[in-house]
Amino acid sequence: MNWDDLKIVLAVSRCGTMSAAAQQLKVQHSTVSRRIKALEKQLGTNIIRRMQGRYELTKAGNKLKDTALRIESEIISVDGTLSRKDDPLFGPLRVTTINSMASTILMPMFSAFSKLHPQINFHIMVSNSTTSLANREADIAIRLSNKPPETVIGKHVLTVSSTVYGSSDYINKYRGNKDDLNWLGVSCCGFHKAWTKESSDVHNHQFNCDDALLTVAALREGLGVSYLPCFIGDADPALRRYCEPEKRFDLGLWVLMHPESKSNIRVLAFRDYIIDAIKEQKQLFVGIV
Amino acid sequence: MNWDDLKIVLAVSRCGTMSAAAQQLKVQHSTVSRRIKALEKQLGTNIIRRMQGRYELTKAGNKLKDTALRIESEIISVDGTLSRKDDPLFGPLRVTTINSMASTILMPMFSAFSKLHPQINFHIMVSNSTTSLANREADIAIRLSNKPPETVIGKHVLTVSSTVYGSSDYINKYRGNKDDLNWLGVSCCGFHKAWTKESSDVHNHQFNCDDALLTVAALREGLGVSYLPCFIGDADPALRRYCEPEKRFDLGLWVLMHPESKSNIRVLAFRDYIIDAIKEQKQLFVGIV
DNA sequence: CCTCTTATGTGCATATTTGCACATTATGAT
DNA sequence: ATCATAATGTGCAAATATGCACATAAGAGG
Repeated sequence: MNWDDLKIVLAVSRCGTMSAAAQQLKVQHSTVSRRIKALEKQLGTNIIRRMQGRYELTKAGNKLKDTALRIESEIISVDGTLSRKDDPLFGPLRVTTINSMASTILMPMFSAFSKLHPQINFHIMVSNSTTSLANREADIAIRLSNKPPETVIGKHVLTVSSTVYGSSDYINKYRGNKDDLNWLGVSCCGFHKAWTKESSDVHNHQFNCDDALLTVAALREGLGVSYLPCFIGDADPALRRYCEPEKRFDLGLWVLMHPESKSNIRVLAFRDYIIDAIKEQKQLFVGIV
Repeated sequence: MNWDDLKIVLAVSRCGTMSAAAQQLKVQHSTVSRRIKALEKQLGTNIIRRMQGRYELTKAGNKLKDTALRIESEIISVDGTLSRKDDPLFGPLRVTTINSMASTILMPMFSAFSKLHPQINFHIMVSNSTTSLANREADIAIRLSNKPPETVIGKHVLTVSSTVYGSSDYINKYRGNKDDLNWLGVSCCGFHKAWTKESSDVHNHQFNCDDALLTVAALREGLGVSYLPCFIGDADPALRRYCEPEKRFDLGLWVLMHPESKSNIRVLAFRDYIIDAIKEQKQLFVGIV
């Protein structure tokens, strides 16, 4: 048996569909489908079965999943104990953050760091969840939050303002009609989600986005309003503020790392670098207040 | 990390060379070399280092090996608990036995069974150890023994005679000079090893073989004498008996299987088949007594 | 029941891995 | 030191795995 096939079983188990599992594993859904089929044939037993549009594991599949969980735990554990090459700035470095920061303000900083250290294999992963750190899928997480997890080492770098944005036309049209505003549904950030819930009467949004860049695009289309950090909203000439920022809508920009990484020279080097770089470009983040 | 890479690490650890590891894994040595190199690059640390012509593991490599051992154990365990498809004669069947039987008398029987059941993936593994069963690397073991392990289900099929053999020339030269006989060292079978120890004054043999076919080849070269089962010794026209078989040199031919396999239709089917086939060809095994 | 969205299956092209053959290096025996 | 053998490294071809695009199937909502 190819031991790596158990990763596939585990992913399908966790995600419930092959498409979602494929996404998590960063492969095509067809690859997942074929790998599962091949494994079933090799083992001579079924692993998954379809129940109401989702896959659940058979008895054999569950046994394999349990085995895969223990193996995954072993891999995570040993991976954490390996000390890399004597050259501290050699090997992989995985950073996770939200797309709206990664693909805009942060990318020039990432690029500069990568050019400084060509022997570091730099990985940027779009995620809004700190489970990436806990699962050791990432070395550093850059997050907007007011309540960073206590299980990681966090550095509060600066404070970011947020307020409500819409397209210029939309804001002009609805400026006086607060009750008629159409709120976009968001799930990109717990705080934005909660503030949206406070501000909006409806709980079932007609238009939903799970990523800030999607939200920006939707706002530009005049589909409604939504909370955005000012450094994102102000940067887009097609968007306007619906109201001015309030202190209670501030968010902290945190650089997080797993405690076990504190002896990892490469991770520390990047952490120090990115904190300094963000501070130097502070004006890009805090917006006009 | 590709979890299957740990198989490579484990194999290199066990075998000491990439060539030997490749043999065990049934791949090319170049594949092993590349996989190790790629893994070292991916992890950013060395896994193996060369010491006097053999590979030993680095600290990181040992950690990976230990992890791989635990994973292997998990895989073996779960594999043993999976119940295969309803089609009982479908899937893999792994048989282990000594080379001298497998490549001669037993092969026609194996071949006939395989042709009867083309959908069974038949695997013959040369081994003289019942740990193959315990580790679930094999479903059936065919052994020469007078003390089969109690942890497996064994069927004594017939009794095989053994005695001392040498080349015709060697036997002629040393017939009267028992004290001058040169005994080959053997480790292929515990009984042969023990009997050799009894019969020979020396404990450090100048020429040693760990496989009966090697022993046969060495005897043909006139290198000395050794215990062999009669069905092997008598089958080679270049060899002669040094003395006649004695009952205390009889060995039982056992067909063994793991208790957990007794509900495995495929294993049972083969077990019944091979027992009958051996009985039908009894004369090939017992030799002239 | 219909429509739209999401998920899966499959043929073919592409990418990656492995096998093979050969060159190079290392080791052991003389 | 030399020679033979075994092990490793590498270029290229072959085999295999995966991606991609599209067709089909399934599920959810109206």
